[in-house]
Amino acid sequence: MARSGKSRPAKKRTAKAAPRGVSFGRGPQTGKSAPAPSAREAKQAERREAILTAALAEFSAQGFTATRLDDVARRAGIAKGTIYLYFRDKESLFQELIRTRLSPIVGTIEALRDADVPVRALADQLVELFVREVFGTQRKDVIRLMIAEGPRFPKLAEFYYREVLSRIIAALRTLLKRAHERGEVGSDAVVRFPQLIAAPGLVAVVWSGLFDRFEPLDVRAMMKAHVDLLFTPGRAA
Amino acid sequence: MARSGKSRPAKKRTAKAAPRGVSFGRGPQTGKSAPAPSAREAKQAERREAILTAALAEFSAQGFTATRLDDVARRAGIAKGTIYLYFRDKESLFQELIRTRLSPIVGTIEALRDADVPVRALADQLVELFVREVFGTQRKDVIRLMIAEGPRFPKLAEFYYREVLSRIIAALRTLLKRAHERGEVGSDAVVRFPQLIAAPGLVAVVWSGLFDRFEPLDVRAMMKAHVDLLFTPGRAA
Amino acid sequence: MARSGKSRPAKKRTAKAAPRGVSFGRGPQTGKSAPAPSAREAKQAERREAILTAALAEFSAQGFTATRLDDVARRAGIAKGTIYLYFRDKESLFQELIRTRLSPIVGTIEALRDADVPVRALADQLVELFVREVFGTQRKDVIRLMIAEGPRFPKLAEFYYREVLSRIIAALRTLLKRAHERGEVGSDAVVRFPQLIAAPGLVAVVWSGLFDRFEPLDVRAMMKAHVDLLFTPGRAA
Amino acid sequence: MARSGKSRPAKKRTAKAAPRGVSFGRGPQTGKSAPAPSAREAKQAERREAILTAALAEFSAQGFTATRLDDVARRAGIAKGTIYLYFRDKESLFQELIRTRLSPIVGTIEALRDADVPVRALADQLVELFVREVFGTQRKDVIRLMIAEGPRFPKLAEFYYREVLSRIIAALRTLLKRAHERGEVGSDAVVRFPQLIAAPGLVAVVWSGLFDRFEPLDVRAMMKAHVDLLFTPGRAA
DNA sequence: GATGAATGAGAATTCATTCAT
DNA sequence: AATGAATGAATTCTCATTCAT
Repeated sequence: MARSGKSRPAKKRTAKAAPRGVSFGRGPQTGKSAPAPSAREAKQAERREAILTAALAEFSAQGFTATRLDDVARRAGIAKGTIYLYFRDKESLFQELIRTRLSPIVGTIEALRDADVPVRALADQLVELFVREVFGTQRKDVIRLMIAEGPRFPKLAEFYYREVLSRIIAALRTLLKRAHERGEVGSDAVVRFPQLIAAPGLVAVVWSGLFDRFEPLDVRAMMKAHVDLLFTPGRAA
Repeated sequence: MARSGKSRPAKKRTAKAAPRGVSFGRGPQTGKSAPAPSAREAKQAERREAILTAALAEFSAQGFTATRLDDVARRAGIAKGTIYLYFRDKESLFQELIRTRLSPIVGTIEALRDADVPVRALADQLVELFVREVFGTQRKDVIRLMIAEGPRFPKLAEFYYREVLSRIIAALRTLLKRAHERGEVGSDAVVRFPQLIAAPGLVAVVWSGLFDRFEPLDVRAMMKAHVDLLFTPGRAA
Repeated sequence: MARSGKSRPAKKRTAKAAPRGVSFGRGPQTGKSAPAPSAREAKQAERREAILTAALAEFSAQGFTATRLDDVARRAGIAKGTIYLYFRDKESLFQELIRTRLSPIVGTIEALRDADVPVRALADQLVELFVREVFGTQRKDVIRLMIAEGPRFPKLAEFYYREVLSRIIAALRTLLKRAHERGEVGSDAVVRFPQLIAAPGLVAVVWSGLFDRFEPLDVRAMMKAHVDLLFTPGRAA
Repeated sequence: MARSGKSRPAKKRTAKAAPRGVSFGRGPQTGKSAPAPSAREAKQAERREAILTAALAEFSAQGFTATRLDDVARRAGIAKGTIYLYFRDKESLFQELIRTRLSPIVGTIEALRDADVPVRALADQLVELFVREVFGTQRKDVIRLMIAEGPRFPKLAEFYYREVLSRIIAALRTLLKRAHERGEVGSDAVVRFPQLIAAPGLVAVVWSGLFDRFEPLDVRAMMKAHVDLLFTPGRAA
């Protein structure tokens, strides 16, 4: 099959001015009486959302380049051309997808950081949070997408690092440092490498995408086991 | 052919299955001294290898679909058509790439399993093995490719699971069970989820591909720290 | 995919079977007055027709394999891709071409069969029909195409035999049998081999395609002469 | 499928000097003792013949453009490159094929012309000749090839007309004129259109290639019936 | 705003032809 | 001479993007 070169991130064709976010409010309209603007707004937001959801499904299954906007449109129940009313081009759609689907989680984690409870309890909450809000949702697919397409979208990787990862890591580090100082964790390993906290989550995401049909993985149990390891207060020698 | 070989209704191409070794010798040759078959053979193997290496670089940077065989050819220093003398099509090239690059590591790990040394020492060796033989090489890229493209190549994911992952996991489980029985590991967590051993490796691969330029990661140190965590015999209470 | 549609492992294209008529009407439309569906429909039919006509010209001049769809498109005054909106692929285009161009003639011949006039008069009409409706039109080229490409499109040859030839032959046989019984033809040769009636037509088609520039052939005269031969009531001995 | 443009008759690539006929005799050879030149000559002629035969089979089945020289070579039991030692290029091979396979028949027909026997007897001989020497042999395929590819090889059509057809027609005309003058044929139709004699032969060739599997045709019987028609001296009134 | 037909650049794949061995 | 690996032009088919309706 011939894959159109249009999907290669480098070359642009025209890049006319086009909506980034939805451009609500459009000044004086045609002669028709203004039809309840907020209704229209709502409909637009809904449609935009439908496109993003459809896009995630397709991108996640096919990858960026192999995804056809035709399929996205069909899945979203709209015409192909309509996508271009909401997104400048395929790449914009992709990037906004990643952006809108990832950011929300950060706030939650930063909130956890500031709670003053035993870290072990927090860790358990983190596991639940991950299982419920990431692993059990489309976010899992976004992460896999990020891994798959990151190298070709450095800007996106940067955005992801800056807006998501670095903040999560910073929050974790703060949290873990406190825990270590309080003696709640027996080693400074996780303070130096907070990534280790996330490692099983990564395993879960990757495994679920690739190998679950061969050998199902009890993600929650695995993550709990890992937390146990990290926070083991040590056995009596 | 698309094409597609569509325009040639009658016959299917023979598709002589991309020669692996070359079948020399075709009955009585000319009077000349035997034309050093191994020389030609070597050249072919070399060329095949060059294509695979170039392909890995491109696939790894662009993903399967976005990679142009033209670029692979250019990088390998050959003509576009030559690729087709060695591989049936783009997908075959991709699959053989994964296959040939991944399998070799398995043997090594299974060998480790049978060594009768303290598990802790083995773990350290595993870390070194990973850093040297995977993280420091193209294999790292193969793993990322596998993650990125796996969902679209179920056969490949299956092959990878069957030939690589399941065997590694089985070997680890044997190893860790022994260790647990000997009291070398304080929890059965890693026995139940040997994946946890590999988790930091996965983090390393993903991180290096996406975020290293923002925040370098000392992979060896991270993995050692993780091993420390897993094998900590417990602090004195 | 050419495509081979090889690089997209998962899904098969839907291949919406090259719209013949167009399915208009998609639920409640905008407030505008119904957008003259027949206008769009007509335009589509026209375009489809233009492609077929251009294709016949090219296929007829170059043969199936040597014809470039690019040339067909150029001749039809459309873009290359547009062909694929109307026909699945090159082969479909070719087959539909043959189909649509050949069938119409059959009805006419079957109508002749049922007329109750002297066979000799019918034969004359047949000659006129052939000269006017076949030899003087694109159908001549379709026949030549059929001869040239038939061996490589057995399905098409079968269709042609079933839908066209066998029916014409059956009609002729009925006709000729009646004539023979009435003593209008002196020999049962043409009853046993109705193909003989068509033979000069075949000569005409082939000759016109290959040798007319060297030695023009008066096709009507030749066919009339042949009819004379067949229906000669015999000379008085 | 992508069909190479090299096969389009128009554009040439390089056209270096190359053998047209087989170039026997090659002056002083290498140091080796001359190995019985006529033996080599024979081997060469044999090989050339093998290529032509293989080429006819392929061209006849696939048509000129769709035939791959690879297949011709395989069928002839030689390497692809070897073809170029005997023929300048694909087109030369095709043209020589037509030439060498058609010419021989002409002499035979011209010989018939000069025989002084009743035309009716000659006609019967002609039928036998056709059935045996054309219809029963590869020549049948050559004729179909000529019909199929003629429009794209005007030179070849001209050659065929000049060397074959026009001579056959002239011979027939002479013959038939004599017959008509002697009262052996009742009408001057075949004198004016000697093509009519050949018409059933054409039918036979085309039918056998396309429709024989649906409805076998007794070619000899058909041709005899046709001859009967042409030479019927008339029924007693 | 929405639509979806049309466009045309682009990529996979094929194969005639060359040429080193 | 013979071979068959290598080449790269040419062709089919796809799909992001535009635009008339």
